[in-house]
Amino acid sequence: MSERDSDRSVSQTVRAQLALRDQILTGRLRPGERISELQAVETTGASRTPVRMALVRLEEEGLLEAIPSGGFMVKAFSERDILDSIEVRGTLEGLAARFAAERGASARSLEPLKQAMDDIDQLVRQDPVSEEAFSAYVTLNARFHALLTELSGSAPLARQIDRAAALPFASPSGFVMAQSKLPEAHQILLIANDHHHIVVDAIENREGSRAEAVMREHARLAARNLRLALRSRTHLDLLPALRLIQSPAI
Amino acid sequence: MSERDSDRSVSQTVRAQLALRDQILTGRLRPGERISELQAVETTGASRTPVRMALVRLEEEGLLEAIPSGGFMVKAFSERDILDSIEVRGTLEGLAARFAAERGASARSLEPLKQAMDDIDQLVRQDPVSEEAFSAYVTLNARFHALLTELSGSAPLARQIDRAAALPFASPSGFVMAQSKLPEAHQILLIANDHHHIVVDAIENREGSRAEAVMREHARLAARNLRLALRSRTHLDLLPALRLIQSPAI
DNA sequence: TAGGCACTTGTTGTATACATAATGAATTCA
DNA sequence: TGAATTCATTATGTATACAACAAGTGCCTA
Repeated sequence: MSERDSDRSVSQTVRAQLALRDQILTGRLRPGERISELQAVETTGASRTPVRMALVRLEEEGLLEAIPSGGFMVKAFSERDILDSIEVRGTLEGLAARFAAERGASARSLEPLKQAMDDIDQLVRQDPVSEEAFSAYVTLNARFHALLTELSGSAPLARQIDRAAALPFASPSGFVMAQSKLPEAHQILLIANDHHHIVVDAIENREGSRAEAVMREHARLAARNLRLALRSRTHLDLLPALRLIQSPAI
Repeated sequence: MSERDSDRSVSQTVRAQLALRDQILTGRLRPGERISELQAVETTGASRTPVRMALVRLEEEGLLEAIPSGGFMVKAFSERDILDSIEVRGTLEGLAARFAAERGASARSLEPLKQAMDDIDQLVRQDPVSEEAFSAYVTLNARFHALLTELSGSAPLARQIDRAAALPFASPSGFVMAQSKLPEAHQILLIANDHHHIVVDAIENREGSRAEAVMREHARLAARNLRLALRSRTHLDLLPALRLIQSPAI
């Protein structure tokens, strides 16, 4: 019925949700802008019912805000909001690291984590790092964090972390690339990699408090990276990136 | 159209959400049970569209789980899940206390918090405490925690706390009452009240780390209370209470 | 000319109809 | 008698029609 009816296996609701999230994160829908259901119907190809379901999901996800008189608008985040989100994520990931350490992650279950860590090792050793290396880092870093969350062995915690997910390197569109031009960003990656090593070491040695403290400090690197970005680009350009940073589960 | 069309100011979606949440929390819908949309239509009085919206919201809230083949079922929680949820909440509230301390909550903004604390003081001083006092404690304690969250001055954090809200004393139906028979429960309340005092003192003195540490320990009282309940009642009886503890934003 | 009122238009909230997929039962065959 | 297959029933996913409401516009009046 619509221009793109590829992948019939995915429900209309999910497709609408993905499409709308994409529009928000790329900045096509701007913060504070009201979302018209009919317009969303046109751009997503789904009908009003699945579009409304997607809107509800995106609201619960935190990307949209309900308007009292009805409908939804794109949520706007301040710089403080983003920094707080990073702190929250760090706190929760710290707890995940503690759980992994205290509940005795087995040597075998630690293997994938160490593998991701080693892969990151290879990347950051380049000097200067290539754009491709940065891009690969984004993927590997996400995997490292996802594995750590899994190692916590706690479904409720994992759920909260997904909700809080403020992935500083998750942007697919230029945010990280812009950073790659700054040598400071490379330094941050080196430090981040070092943190990874310490956390894994702490987990192996069952040092829960140490693992937690390092993970919390680790997240603050994202805040540093953000401030770096804010200094080097205009605020307006960054808005989509800010939402990317806040966006969960991308 | 239906038997109860009271309060027309509330939307059908919200009413369906409240009705379904009530059915889940009171145990009328049991964990693992599939929720039939048509049945929900009958019991809530709303039509399928608002019912479906409510189901989606409840899933995002964490009370329901999507079934791969379609539809939703009531989520089942293990004792470990509940304990982890309590730990997560404590961790986030610890961060809230830290924020309140470090960001300099004014003396004036602390007033409502201290008022709630003083009110709790009055209650726990009774010996033995009455059932009514316990009930009042539930309300006041919820207010104290809500005010503390507000004092953090962080919307993203407040959002996460609402999601994680595992209110050990939030049960309206018997959970706390059963505990009131145990003198141990009164002791826990006395300790909890002491924690409140320490947290407020730490915030006033700008001791962020101290405020955070005490709040985290404070949440563990809920875990103690839960274990107490698990020892004194059968597991089956407790299932609704367990879900109550997990349930957010009641 | 300015303000208010009424109307029109477009929006969202709700209900229902239709299509498709899953589940269960009954019947048939081995 | 047991198992498998087919058919019927019922569930959910989707689309659309209807109703109520809000907002914006234009006209009329003071």
